[in-house]
Amino acid sequence: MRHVADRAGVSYQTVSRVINDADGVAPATRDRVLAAMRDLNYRPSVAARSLARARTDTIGLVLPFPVDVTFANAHFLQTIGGVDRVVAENDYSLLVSSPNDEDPALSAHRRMVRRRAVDGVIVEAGMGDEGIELLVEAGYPVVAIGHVAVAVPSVQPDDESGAYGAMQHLLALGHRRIALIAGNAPANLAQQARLRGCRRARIDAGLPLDEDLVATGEFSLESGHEAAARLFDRADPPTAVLAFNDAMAIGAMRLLRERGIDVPHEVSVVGFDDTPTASLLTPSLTTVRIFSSELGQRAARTLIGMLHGTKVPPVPAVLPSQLVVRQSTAPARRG
Amino acid sequence: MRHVADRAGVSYQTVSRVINDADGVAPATRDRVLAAMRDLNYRPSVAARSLARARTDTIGLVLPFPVDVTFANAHFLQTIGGVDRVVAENDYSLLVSSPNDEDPALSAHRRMVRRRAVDGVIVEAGMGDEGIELLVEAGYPVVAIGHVAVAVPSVQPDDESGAYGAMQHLLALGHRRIALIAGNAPANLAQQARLRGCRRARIDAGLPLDEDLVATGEFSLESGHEAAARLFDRADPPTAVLAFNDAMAIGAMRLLRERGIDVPHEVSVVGFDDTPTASLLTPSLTTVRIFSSELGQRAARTLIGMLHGTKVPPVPAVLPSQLVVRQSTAPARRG
DNA sequence: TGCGCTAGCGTGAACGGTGACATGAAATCC
DNA sequence: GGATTTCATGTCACCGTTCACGCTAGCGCA
Repeated sequence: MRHVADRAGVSYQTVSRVINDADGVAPATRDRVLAAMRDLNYRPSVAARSLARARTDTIGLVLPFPVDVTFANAHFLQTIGGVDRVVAENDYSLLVSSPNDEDPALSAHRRMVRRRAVDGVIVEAGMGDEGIELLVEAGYPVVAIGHVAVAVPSVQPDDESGAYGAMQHLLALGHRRIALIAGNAPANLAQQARLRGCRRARIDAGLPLDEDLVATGEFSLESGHEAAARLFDRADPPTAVLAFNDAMAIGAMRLLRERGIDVPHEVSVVGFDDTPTASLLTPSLTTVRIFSSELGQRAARTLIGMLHGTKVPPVPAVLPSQLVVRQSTAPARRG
Repeated sequence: MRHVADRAGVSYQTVSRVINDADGVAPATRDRVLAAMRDLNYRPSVAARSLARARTDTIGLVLPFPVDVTFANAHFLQTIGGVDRVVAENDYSLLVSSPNDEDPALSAHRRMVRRRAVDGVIVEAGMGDEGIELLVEAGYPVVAIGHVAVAVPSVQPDDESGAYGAMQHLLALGHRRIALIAGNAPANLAQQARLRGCRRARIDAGLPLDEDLVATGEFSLESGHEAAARLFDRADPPTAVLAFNDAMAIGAMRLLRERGIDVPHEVSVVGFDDTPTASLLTPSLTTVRIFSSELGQRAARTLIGMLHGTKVPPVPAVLPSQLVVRQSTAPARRG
């Protein structure tokens, strides 16, 4: 195939030079080569190139869940959107690997390791760190998105102060009985950070965290609905709900509407993530914005930097989060 | 690297045989080789392998929009979920390419073509067929998901009879003034098929299609909301709405709720896609199920079949669609 | 005993590029 | 005007695998 190219032109290795537009090629020959390439509709083979150069210009992306469930989560959606954008800009390709049913925890990582087809890997945290260790052991540069315990560079939102701000906001509005709809994976570090933030805000206000007002869900709208049902079935229901993502907050709002409880005048609701729909609801949702897309972009940029030789210390880069106050929160009623 | 392996064992090409578990290897040697591979923590190089075998065991996926917007659409989400599953099952990798801002129509295809890194490509239809032609010219096996005019194998839902069924259902309930919330790309073939279905149902009932009751949106919840606003601002609002996807139907329902119009007793609403949320709404949404995930699975299986040498004629495989009647439709009021 | 067959393994040549170095011609220098 | 530098191009080895052979030893069989 290369032979064809230089038959059209004159030489051989020169073609390679042209392709990699190295200097030291006369404009005239370059043009001839380019023309020949076009005529023969020649495309270089990545396989051969990556064999010779020992790199693939491809970045792996390991998802925590199958594609359809991962992307059903607005936060992940935005994050990966950010990754995608940066990857494309820098002319890398994106190879995705998602877990299969048999071995949700590790199969995606394993598949990525087995075929040595990527230069580096971006991992969505959240399913334990074993898989990440696997990748690191296999010698891949790895950047994690989210909270990880392993020593790899990572980018993460400031969950703790996000939660702190949200809780503080509710406290400032006079709420005292504040329910949490948290995640159902206590080991999850993001979860822990958020709980820490909530706890700290309450301590700073001189109040303990009301442990039995902590319900859990699995980040879907439905689970938020169910969790809220449990909370509002109680004899002494909360006056405010802080959910650990927007979907669950929306689920809670739906339950409240069904029960005829007014948001925000009877109960305030706060979400987490600031997904696009949050602002479109009625009432629009007060929520903690965590800049998901930026998270992904930053991760991708970091990894690409590493591939270009930049040394990145294995510490998390923390992106600030920010409380967005909208209509779903209001002062607590007297009484 | 291979040298290391056979140093540990005894031979050289035998290692290759072991890796591809070809026969003609004594169990004893095989074990020794495997042990050596493990000891040296050896992983074969995809690059070299694909160079030698002239295939990459990777399937390309060309998305119509950037990752974050593509997957925000529940239909695409499910579809790609199906693709992902089958691809993983068959031990292929998935390389995704999405368009950039400068050249939305073709950049994703081009990028896929340029680097010759995949064995075949799955394309989501909907952004014109030029890109697909590009891929075909470059010699890739291509399977399209959705309606295409190019001569490549494709899988598509039966949009026409889906729409027919939905329209018929509304007509049977006694509705006459039935509004459509269609897409805003008249050239889109899926769109045309659905319109055809609607029109046919009305003709079969002896009624023409009411052209000025056709609003358009861009398949988001908000656009459905806006389209519905236009429809119900009219002096003679419709008694039923048929939206071309669930998101727009939900947007329409939201508008109706805001205006205090009861669904289904005053106005019936029908969606398209049967997304997971459709069944969770109150009232739950009557909608046309199009088996998105199956669509994706089928496409992936078809492509993999082609890669294994199966000849597939360049005709669409049509998956039946099916009307799911739930609570959002009711008989038209008298008068 | 001699022959052919087969199972098991090794050999050499691709696959399609890249990178280091060598070469030759033209341009520059003294 | 010869020596030296510079620019443009060619040569060669190698990246890590697979594939099509070829070789060898052991076995069965006449």
